[in-house]
Amino acid sequence: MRNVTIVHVAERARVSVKTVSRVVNNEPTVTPDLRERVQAAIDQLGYAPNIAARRLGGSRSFLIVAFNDRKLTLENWASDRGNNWIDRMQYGAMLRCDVHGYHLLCELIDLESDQLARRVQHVLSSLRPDGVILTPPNCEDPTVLEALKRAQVPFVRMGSAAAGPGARVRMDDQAAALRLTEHLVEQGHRRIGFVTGSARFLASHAREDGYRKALAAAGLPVDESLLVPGDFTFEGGVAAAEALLSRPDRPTAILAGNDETALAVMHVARRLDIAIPGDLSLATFDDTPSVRLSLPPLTTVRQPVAEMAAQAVDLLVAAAAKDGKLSRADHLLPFELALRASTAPPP
Amino acid sequence: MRNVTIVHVAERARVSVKTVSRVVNNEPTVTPDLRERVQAAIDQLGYAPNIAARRLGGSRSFLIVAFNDRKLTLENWASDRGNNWIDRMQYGAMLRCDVHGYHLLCELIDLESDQLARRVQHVLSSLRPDGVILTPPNCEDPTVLEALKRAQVPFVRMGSAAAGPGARVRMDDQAAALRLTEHLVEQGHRRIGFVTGSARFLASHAREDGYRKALAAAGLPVDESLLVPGDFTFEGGVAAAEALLSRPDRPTAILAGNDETALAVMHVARRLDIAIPGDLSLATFDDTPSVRLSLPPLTTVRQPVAEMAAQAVDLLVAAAAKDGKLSRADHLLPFELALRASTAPPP
DNA sequence: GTCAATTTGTCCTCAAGTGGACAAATATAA
DNA sequence: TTATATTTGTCCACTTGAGGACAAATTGAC
Repeated sequence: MRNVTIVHVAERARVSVKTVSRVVNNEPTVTPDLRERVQAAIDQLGYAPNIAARRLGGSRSFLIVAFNDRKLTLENWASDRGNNWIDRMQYGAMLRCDVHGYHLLCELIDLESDQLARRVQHVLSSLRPDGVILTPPNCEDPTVLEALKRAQVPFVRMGSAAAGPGARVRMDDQAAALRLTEHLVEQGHRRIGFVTGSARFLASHAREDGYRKALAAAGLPVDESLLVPGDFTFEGGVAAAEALLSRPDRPTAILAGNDETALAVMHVARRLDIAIPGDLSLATFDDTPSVRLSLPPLTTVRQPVAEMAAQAVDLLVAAAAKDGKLSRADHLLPFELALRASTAPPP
Repeated sequence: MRNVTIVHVAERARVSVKTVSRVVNNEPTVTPDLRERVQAAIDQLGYAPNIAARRLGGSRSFLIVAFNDRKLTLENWASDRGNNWIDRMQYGAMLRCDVHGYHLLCELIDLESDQLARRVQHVLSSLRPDGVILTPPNCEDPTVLEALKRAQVPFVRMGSAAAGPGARVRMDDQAAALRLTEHLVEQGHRRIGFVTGSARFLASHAREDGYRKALAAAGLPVDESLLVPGDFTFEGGVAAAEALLSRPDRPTAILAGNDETALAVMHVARRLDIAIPGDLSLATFDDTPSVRLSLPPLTTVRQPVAEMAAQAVDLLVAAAAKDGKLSRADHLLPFELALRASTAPPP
């Protein structure tokens, strides 16, 4: 492939390079007539502006970075959560990047590394992205936030319940937990266990708040012993479920901190010969494929992860197109309650 | 952050810009003494070469693109396989990219779009990556392969059983299926069903070959009616499992085309009150988290996806560092048999 | 037809490096 | 000491576009 540059397009459309640039960058002062001629030349030649050159000369890089928190060795892979949260995030982000002519770069960071700040700074100064998307738990990490602030890169924190720098895009975790708990209460449950999420994730606390609020609103007391800490892993869920389900006055319903935890609860329930939803109702958060396909399918709150990521990209692109400044807004996206067979009135 | 450029490093280390460049690019003709001084300056200033400038001036872009085949709309998300194959691929690739100072760009393509060739070409000419990683099923797509060839970008096809252009990194699917079938035969199974994978994936055919070979080696006839087509989806798996398990002379063991299919088989077995492994043994491919955590955990072949991706990156980086040419080699990585509770002697 | 407004072109600088030719400085060997 | 090899520096061209200043051409209004 011989390189097709802006000059070739200009020659073909018999206009100046400047005009082609104006068309490519959507500047308003081009007549539809010319614009069309230029576009035709672009299409015919299959021209795409060289992103490196655009970055170097202009003020934008057309790159957005998403940091993923993982250990930086292959061995640690197995311990990584097999969730598809990140996957969904990437998907939503890529879709919008594509629309805007942007590209998504996924970069690994290890929050526990002592090189963390250096790593973030290195990535930013090497790539000079127009924006960064942070996902839990790195959207709460002070080192990361500080590094981003110093680099003056606009960033969006996805799914973070905490106020702080940068824009936020999230669902209302508290409201979601509240709705889910309400649903269980409506079905007649009075003893509702809650395997909380990892304390590292602020969403866990918000969900717990929603749970408490719903009980309070229904005039039900909160039995603290029914709140068992989980950590978003299967193993943690198993331990928590065992604690809840082996007691004589076991709950008639359990709210799991996330899908992984819910699967663990199912696992333990099956072992203990506790039928779902016959003996125990189960509800959870996230709506990953596995809980749609489990037996029975689980009642969950669908977190609009891809949509959140899409909006994050929109915000960053808009900021880059303007002055590179991103307002500190908090964007709440609606969640969806998926009522499935795992919740039913208590026995 | 004021931009730290190569000039600043040069001043600080009191050497020429050229020397800094030599150090950064690991050219051999620099004395350890100087190299160290320059490195110190780099560290102190937190300098990272601007990737856009490097790309523009030099012959490398330090970018590797991974194409993901998905529909380009948010709505289609749900139908996307929730597998973590892509996730694992990305992880392995990112790890190695990091080591080499490279960056991984994930780009969406839609194999069914009539804009496919244009899309691929656009991405390539805009980013000018040093290499491309193709995963199934796009590593067999003639349009994609043609576009890559025309762009003269080195690429690695991961997990493809088909010979063809570009380098290949994969596991031996046929051998894996053979070992798995052997295992079942050793346990005493004679009637072994096989829910084949999607015909779009060549690995499916290789696995079928392995299955046949193992039976032949054991002197067992192949009952063609025990080979039921699946398509790697849960729904397809359910249909196939129903066909296999509802017949009076149902198999005593089933080999599932992938984990998703295996979960579907479990689902149907449970509904039909067929105990695993008591009444039915079940083995599968991929070893995703869900089959490790299922009840019982499933016997699988662990595909070294992350390792394959890591090697793909190594190959591409090496090619870029040399002359940008990638040999057409076929790299086979060892798989791992995970024998778990889902396989046992027949009743 | 003149004036004003808008569109298009010209021309130049700049981004931050690479890469090559070759000279200068330094080290090593004979 | 001289000749030779190696390291380091100098200098310049080159990459591909953005962006700004300003002139030229075109269009529209009156």
